[in-house]
Amino acid sequence: MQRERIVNLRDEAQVGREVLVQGWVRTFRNDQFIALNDGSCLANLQLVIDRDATDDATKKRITTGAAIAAKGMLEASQGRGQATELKVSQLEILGDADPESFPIQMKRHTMEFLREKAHLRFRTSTFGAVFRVRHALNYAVHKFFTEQGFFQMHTPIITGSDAEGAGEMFQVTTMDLGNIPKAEDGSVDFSQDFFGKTANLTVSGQLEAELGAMALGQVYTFGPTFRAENSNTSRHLAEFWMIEPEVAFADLASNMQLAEQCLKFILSEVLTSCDEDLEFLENRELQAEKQLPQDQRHDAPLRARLQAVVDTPFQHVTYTEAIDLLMRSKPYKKKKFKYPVEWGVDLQSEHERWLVEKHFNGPVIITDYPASIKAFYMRQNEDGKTVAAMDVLVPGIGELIGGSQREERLDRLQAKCAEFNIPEEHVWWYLDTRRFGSAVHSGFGMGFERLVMYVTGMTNIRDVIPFPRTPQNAEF
RNA sequence: UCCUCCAUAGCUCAGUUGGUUAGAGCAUCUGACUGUUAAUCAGAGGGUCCCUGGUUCAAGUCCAGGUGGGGGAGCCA
Repeated sequence: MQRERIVNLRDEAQVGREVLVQGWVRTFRNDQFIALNDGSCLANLQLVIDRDATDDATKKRITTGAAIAAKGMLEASQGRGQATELKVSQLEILGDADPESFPIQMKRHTMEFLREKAHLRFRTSTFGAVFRVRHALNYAVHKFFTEQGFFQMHTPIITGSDAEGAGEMFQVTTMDLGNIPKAEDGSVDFSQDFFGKTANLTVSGQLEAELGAMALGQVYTFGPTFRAENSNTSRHLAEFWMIEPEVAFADLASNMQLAEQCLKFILSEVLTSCDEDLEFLENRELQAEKQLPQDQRHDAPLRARLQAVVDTPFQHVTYTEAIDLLMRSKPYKKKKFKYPVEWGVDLQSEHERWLVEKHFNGPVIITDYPASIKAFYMRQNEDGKTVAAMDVLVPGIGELIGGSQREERLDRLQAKCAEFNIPEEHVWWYLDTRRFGSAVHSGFGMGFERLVMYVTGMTNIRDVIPFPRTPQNAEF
């Protein structure tokens, strides 16, 4: 008999069928009612066993966390709280879970505690919901780009390029660290290393994606990226997943349009496919926010906020206008900002938060940043001071998307390389795209975990990836 | 890396100006009950008070250092 998934057994139309289910016990009440979860959905299936016909030894083994198989007739539930229940005729304990030592109890746990039990936290409703939503988001990303005519490109994870400029890199080596080969001048002899040169884990697939876009027209990457920054915040990971579309013949305006369409598509997909999980996460957030002062709570529930993003056009503002708005803001006049506001300095978290949460109160795209605070590959604007860059900011997260129109003019790009101290021989292959059939092109990067945070309402990035990698922590 | 807060039972937390034998709820175990929905009721067991050192007649409590964690900031996605 084939195992059936609980998600398909909750409809009253299924009543009257003989089915087999397998899953993990959430609770066992009254010596009679087993709440069984098999991960297929948030809800449990209620199993009703015959109290008198089941021996005590078996009943003792029906503990929270135990894996069981149950066969029986699906019936309309007599109790409230579920439409169907399984009248069990055959019960098998597949794997015991010692109640004295199984750490996941049917009680509230803190996220911090569950983080230390990351291998078992999937068994909780919250993490089940988060990881089902994470999958749905992953699927929606591929669906969006596929429908838009993009090709996914697998950019290298180990890279020999050291000019990506997006942050500190993890070095990859097979050298014996206790006996590192040295050259005559005492420096490390990387010619004896696996690749015959230094190699690192990628911090971005963008430069390679540009090469693909300059032939396939529109490509996207969706893979792991690695940053060795010593960042200890609730929004940073050393290993995270990033989505990076790159489009030939597209300027900054169409790049912004793509970002907005992409985000709206993804959100509307999960709003329909993950409603039950999102409802649960919405209530979880409401519960958590009860302990916060009024001004730190969201002014609308989770799903309403996401729906509003889908329904409302994104706001646009240039960096220069944003600086102007900030200088005329209340917190600026009352000297509440810790960091200075003036043209040329990067916007700080407090500034972004005021703009996105107080002034615009919704997603906002900031464009045309000063060249000095942005990467070398961004296209110089006609004013000579700014570049064609854009950041999409969302409430609660800050920067969700960062992108730009790329510098397609060889001479300008070469000048930028000199300015940023990037030797041309390190990026010769990148410069070649500007030598042979160069064209206007644009792209952006979206941090996948930040997207998952935004959609699930989770406030710590460590709780939206199964096994977070952060400084001093690579458990599991 | 910086600022700040925290560390007491399996979990979440109380523990007064330093003073006998360190408490509660939940969980667990035992029993009762039996159509429950975080079931209910009665009882029981459960502690290296994070570590090291110091002050004191006396330290869970005060001091110093360390370790681990939360929140915020920087860097960024």
